[in-house]
Amino acid sequence: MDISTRQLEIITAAGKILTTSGITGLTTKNLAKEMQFAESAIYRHFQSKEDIIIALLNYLAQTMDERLSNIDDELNTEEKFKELFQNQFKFFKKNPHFVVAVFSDGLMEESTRINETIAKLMQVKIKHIKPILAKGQQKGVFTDAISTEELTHIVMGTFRLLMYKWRISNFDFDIKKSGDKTMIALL
Amino acid sequence: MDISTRQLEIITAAGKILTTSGITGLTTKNLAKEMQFAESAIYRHFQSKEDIIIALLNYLAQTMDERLSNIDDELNTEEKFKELFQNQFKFFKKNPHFVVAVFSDGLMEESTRINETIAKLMQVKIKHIKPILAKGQQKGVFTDAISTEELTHIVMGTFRLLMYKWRISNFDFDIKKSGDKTMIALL
DNA sequence: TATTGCAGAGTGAATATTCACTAACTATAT
DNA sequence: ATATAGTTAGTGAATATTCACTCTGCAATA
Repeated sequence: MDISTRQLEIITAAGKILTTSGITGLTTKNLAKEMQFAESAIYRHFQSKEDIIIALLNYLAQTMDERLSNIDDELNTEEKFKELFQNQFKFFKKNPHFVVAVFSDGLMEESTRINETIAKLMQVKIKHIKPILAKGQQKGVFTDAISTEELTHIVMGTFRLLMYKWRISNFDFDIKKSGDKTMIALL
Repeated sequence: MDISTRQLEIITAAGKILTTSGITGLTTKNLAKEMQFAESAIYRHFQSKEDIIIALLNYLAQTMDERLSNIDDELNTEEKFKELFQNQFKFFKKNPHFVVAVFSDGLMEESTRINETIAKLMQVKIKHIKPILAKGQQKGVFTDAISTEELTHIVMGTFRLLMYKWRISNFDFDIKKSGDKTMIALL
């Protein structure tokens, strides 16, 4: 499951291409150009293009899991909620090429392996968000007029759309600032 | 801006392919197979593949605008809100091939024309939703603790994610029922 | 009425280009 | 000397698009 420096560089380049030109832009040729070496060199580091996409998604799932697991357990619900999203925004601000993680729908292909990996990534996100919201509902921070599922749905939908807008605006606004504002609105 | 019967058939077929196999599945070959005629016949009706995608998005923007403009102006805010979304759900239930409209993120190509058309489609949606929410805030149906922009954002994000889930579940649940539930949760 | 001609909508084959991927060679660093 | 990481120069398959041609129905005309 571990990844070499060069492999990380390649999946970063792949993420960059994906966020700017979508799945149709992610060709071995473009990838090689981005890496500034020949197409064939890619295959020194990965067996296939599919493997690159899967490595990209796995890397995102792994780092996200690590990052979100590090949130201080002592914090109260509201603080945790803020911390979780600020953490995400900070990460994406620093690594805009990986915005693809949020809207990885575009990758939807016939490849079963890719779809499974996307599902796993989704699960990691839910794993971290849902318990926080559930506790928040218990403590009265959020309405319990609706189920935790509905609430998770609303929160994630809002987050995704924000990221989408950020991307189509060419990362033109400050995602951390905007994100904070949206999160406070949600609260 | 008007479209022939055959052109409508073709963009419907394109939508069908897009929702089932994504942008990579949308090839002239697949399109021809879906239409049950030769690849070359496509070019009797459109100048290029790009033109087909743009026609598809334009058609959606146009019909959506018409549909949503027809909402009875006499209704109160809450009813209008419900009516607007039920209208959308009904349309997509009837024409699932066009779900692509909602999550058109996947289309992100290098093509400036396509990106512009997507932006236009987005604007049409906002044009209809925002005034309803603004009035709702005035009348106390929604919180005015947050700006109308934020509220619009949350509502649209929630809606989009629902559509996305519907699609990846292979249109397995009743979008009208689920949509109604989500809407009431939002209210 | 029969003939002509023409436009719309199709065909299969051919085009150039792009795709993912491979084989064989080469420089360099340990 | 050998492993590593790059190169150049290919491969066959798929892609979007164009080609010359055909069929069909209809309207003008002789």
